[in-house]
Amino acid sequence: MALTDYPQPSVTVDILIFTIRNNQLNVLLIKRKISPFKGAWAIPGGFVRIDESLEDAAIRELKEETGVEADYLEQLYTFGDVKRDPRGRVITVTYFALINSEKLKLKSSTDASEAKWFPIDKIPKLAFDHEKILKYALQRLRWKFEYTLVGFSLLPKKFTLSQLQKIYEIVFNKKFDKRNFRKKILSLGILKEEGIDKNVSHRPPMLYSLKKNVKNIVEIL
Amino acid sequence: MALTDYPQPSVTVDILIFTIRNNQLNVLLIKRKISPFKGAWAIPGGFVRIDESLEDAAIRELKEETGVEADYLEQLYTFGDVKRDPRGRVITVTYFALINSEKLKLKSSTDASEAKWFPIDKIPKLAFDHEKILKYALQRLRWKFEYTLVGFSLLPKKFTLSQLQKIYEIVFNKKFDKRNFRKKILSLGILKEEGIDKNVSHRPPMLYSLKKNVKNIVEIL
DNA sequence: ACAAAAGTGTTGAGAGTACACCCATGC
DNA sequence: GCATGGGTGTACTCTCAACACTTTTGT
Repeated sequence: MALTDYPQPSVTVDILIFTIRNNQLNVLLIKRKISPFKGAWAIPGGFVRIDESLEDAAIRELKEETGVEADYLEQLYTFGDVKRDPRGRVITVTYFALINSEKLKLKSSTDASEAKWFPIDKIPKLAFDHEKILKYALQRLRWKFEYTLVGFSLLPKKFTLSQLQKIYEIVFNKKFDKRNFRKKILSLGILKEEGIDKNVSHRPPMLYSLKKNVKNIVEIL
Repeated sequence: MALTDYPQPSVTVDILIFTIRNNQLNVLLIKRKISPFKGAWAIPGGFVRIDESLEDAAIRELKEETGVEADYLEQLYTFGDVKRDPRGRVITVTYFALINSEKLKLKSSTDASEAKWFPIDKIPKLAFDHEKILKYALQRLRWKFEYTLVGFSLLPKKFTLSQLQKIYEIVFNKKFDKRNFRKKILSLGILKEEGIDKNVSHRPPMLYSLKKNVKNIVEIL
């Protein structure tokens, strides 16, 4: 049986690019220039090339849209309903990426393309089944923050505990108790002290970094 | 831009079918009759038809192999490395299914096809990247048992706490303390008493069923 | 009476949660 | 001296883990 005995569906990779801007969780959307859904906002993506892996496709799309590399990248889910794209059978493998807000300053909305950051509580109506996809991505994002160390990928190498707490508060959209938060994080034994940051106009905070070899560890916050 | 401007990869759905047989966790494998990997064991699967969703394809494959419907079915991951199939570019969307051992008695190895159950500690060498896929599936399976109620889908409607505990012990390959296990399960408040099973030659156990509307609840065992 | 599985409680340790004040610096 | 975030401890509750014997039935 040859591989091409069946009509082939098209395969795209869509990527949910999250970052933190203005103390809010943001996702990158693009404005569609062609039909269907012309003028609507959509999750960026494109066809998988025949000679690149799915992850490579995601990395490429990400770079095309933002000019930077992801600080965290993970496959999310594959959506393949028959009628999700009115043009024909399109299966989309979705990824989600986290980008450190530091990098973002290098290139935020360069490129004349119609890409824009949206705070996740101000999402416009989206093309295709992209609302469903985004909802799913947010769920997974929060889950990941709760049980793993992905949150650290949104921070610079050296950071303060307050910065870390801020990230968690933004992602979960609620406040945490400062003492409990610090106790919890420090008790994990994953941080290394990196000296004191003097460049502040208040009591100077301790800087921390993630110890080597603690990525991928499962945490329970 | 037309959908077919790019060369299309092929898309298959592979399905990891798990059940419990002889007090062991088993997975269904098929013997390949064609090259490549002719004669090797592989995870069952096939091409996605142009007019069926991914999940429908998984359900169809499952029925073709076992003759029954899944008691639990979930998308696992999509594997798309460029060279994972020597014949060409093949992207596979994997699913995992749980089948209640009761049904299995109805049709276990009918069909002259070369499908066979393998205890997960006696897996032969597999075709393609299927070892990686199986390993990933087992990880996910255990995770699901730990945090959700999927384990119940391997039991009949009415079951005893000992049966439930047995399932967990098989999946995790370790013993649990009977008192703690029962305390934990009962404290979840998800079980309904269904009377006593008299057909045993020892002290008759209480039968339980899952309360309505408690599927999909996240549990922490 | 014996085999076989069902059923049952307590204790100690660790984790999570709630809660309010002083500290170090720049200006 | 005041504004700004940084930093700290205790007490209560709840969950988890360890641990052994009695009960009910069929044969």
